[in-house]
Amino acid sequence: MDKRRFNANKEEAEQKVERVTDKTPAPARRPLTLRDVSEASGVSEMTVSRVLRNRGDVSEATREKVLEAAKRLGYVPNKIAGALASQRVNLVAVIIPSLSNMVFPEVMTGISEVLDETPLQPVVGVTNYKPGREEKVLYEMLSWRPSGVIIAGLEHSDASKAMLKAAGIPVVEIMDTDGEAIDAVVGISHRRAGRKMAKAILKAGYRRIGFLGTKMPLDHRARKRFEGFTEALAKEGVEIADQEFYEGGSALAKGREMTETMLTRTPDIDFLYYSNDMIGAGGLLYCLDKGIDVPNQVGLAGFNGVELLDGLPRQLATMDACRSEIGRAAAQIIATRAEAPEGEGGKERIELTPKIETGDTLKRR
Amino acid sequence: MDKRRFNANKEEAEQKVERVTDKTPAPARRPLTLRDVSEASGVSEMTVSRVLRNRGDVSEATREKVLEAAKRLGYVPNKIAGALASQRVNLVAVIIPSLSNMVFPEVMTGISEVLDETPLQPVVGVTNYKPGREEKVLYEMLSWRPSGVIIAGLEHSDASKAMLKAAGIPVVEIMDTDGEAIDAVVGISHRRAGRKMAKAILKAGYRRIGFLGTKMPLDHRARKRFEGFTEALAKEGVEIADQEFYEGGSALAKGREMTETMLTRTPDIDFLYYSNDMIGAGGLLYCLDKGIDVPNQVGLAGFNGVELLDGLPRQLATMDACRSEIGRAAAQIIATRAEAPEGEGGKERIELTPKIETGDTLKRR
DNA sequence: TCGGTGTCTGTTAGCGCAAACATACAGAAA
DNA sequence: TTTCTGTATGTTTGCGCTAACAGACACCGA
Repeated sequence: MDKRRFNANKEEAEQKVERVTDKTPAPARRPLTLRDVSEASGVSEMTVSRVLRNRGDVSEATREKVLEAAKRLGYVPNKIAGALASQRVNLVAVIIPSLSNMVFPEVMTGISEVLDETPLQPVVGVTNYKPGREEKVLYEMLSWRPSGVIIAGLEHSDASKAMLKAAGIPVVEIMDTDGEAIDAVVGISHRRAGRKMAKAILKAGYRRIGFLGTKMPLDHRARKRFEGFTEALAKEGVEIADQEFYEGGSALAKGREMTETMLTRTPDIDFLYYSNDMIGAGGLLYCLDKGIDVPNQVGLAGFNGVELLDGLPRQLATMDACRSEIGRAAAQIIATRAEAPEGEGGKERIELTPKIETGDTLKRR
Repeated sequence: MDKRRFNANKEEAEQKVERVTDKTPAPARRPLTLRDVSEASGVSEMTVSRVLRNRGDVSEATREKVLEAAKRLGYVPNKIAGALASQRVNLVAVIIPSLSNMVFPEVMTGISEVLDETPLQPVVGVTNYKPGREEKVLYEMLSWRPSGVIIAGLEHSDASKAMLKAAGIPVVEIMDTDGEAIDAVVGISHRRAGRKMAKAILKAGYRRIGFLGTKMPLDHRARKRFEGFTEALAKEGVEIADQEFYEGGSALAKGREMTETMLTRTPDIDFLYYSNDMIGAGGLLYCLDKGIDVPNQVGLAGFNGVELLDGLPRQLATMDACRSEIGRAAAQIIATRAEAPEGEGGKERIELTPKIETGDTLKRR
């Protein structure tokens, strides 16, 4: 009333009336609670709760009465209250760096496949490869008291690690196994993957090898692949002949550009190793455009094994990162531990082995 | 004591001792609560709560004491309890059909950009284009009592619509404006987009036009584009010369296959309209492989304007679907209404206008 | 001196639900 | 008959937090 009067001092008295009548028809309904359903069906709240959760014995007659009332009212249980009362929150926090590069959506698919069979539900948080954001996202997630955390990578800020340890819930670090885990790990060794590819390239007879990738201060997995790669080359007395890094933009286009740059700058290059398939595909398209003989004049390889590659004019050599398997295995660990008697199991470590797919861009011998 | 005694009657007395000592070293810590912080800092729970939420007046000295204690203990507030007590849940449910096709991640980016400036947080649910799953995901989401819902498309089951209406929270349907909205809408008219492309193609002089797309009983937006497309052609007395649909698999590869199929079956085709850029790109690669003169012998066009296209040998003609703008606008509506005095605003309707990007695969005149 | 006016801190109650513990009652067993 | 089952329902309590209100205290001017 008081506020209204205030406004009325101005010029819009009539208009206001309009607006008010305009609002009145709105339902303005207080959100439904168990009590509403209980009253509508003539049983206690507890019985309604039992029916809706399918727990405990309830006679068929009551069950039907309750379900009918719930449906008629359009009641949706309040999980906030339920979770607080039962001390169980069936959420799994999934923290990943990005959704836009094809790899994490596939991990998510694997996770969902497994969790769909359980009462657990994934909730995604995206960090954009920034440790600061990771910390914030993690904090937000943990404040919902999830049943478990699946988080990409082994590198986290001290604060993040502390939170994960203190949370007292299963934590699965995924994608990477090169490093020390907080709890469980599922992934591949990127260092080993880099080495493996290096060996395959050398074995195929290439010697003037260029590397093209992301600027990777924060992409630890790409860095580890690079390290493993150069290390294995060094063991055979080979050094990277040239390298080129990019940031942002369309990966396919960047792959093209970088390839052009490198082949111009170092014309005797005979192999291009790309840190992901997208830029690899760009490079491949560039080479084909220019009439470069792939794989004889120049060989190419990428990383990830993304589905996209199937549609390219040639099959790019790559290495499957086992994305959906990783998702499935991680989800499985969380699901198992969530059911376990408490403090059960622990520190699982699953290292998957990526396989080279030779495709058409790596000479066979 | 009593229970112990019970078990002791059996044979495992000594083992039990072992097990107990085995468990004892485990932290077995009860999750931290406000009370723990309150005791550690010597103030009331309420004061701790005020400090952690930056609300109300607290002296600098107490504030520091509390923050120190909270950090030292590693306390993370329990949002479940907070939300229940305050009746405010700063979550926005975002319900989309898929994450793996480049379009929704970009919408998500737009949403996040806007929500990052607010206390709101997006939570994603994926339906895989299945109405049944949409219903389930929606129910799950609503049971967390979010502050708003952003949901793709205008077609929902009756149950879903009922839930959305009954929820009493802002609902923004995104991507599509061809149909009746529950509350607010942000999107483009796909029917109009189809018509626009048809007109452009006809104007460029093409007449034997093929359509390639997804099997679309459930992809309503693709269907609407198709309808608009054929309708505009019909107006000029042109009929679709051939059509081909796919399901699943690598879109790029499918684009290739379908293009081959169609050009073989109907060799006099002079234009291929693809329902998305990915299959369009596959078609383009196929044509270039076969030495087909693009755009003179055959013209091509896709839909979406995905970044990927930048790296192709030719620029595929396409139409930008305004994905991140849609995300931003939708999030803005939710954010504004979440702050509004209640029942404020409503039924916003934002129709964006996609622009044709002619690229290199549509003759210019 | 007395309130008055802030500033800071504490107390009480309850959000909506589920765990744990009653209670009621029918039928079976003794 | 009584007692013992078990099934079906209800009651009480509290999850961890915040809104709303209620002190306590210092400081000001009259």
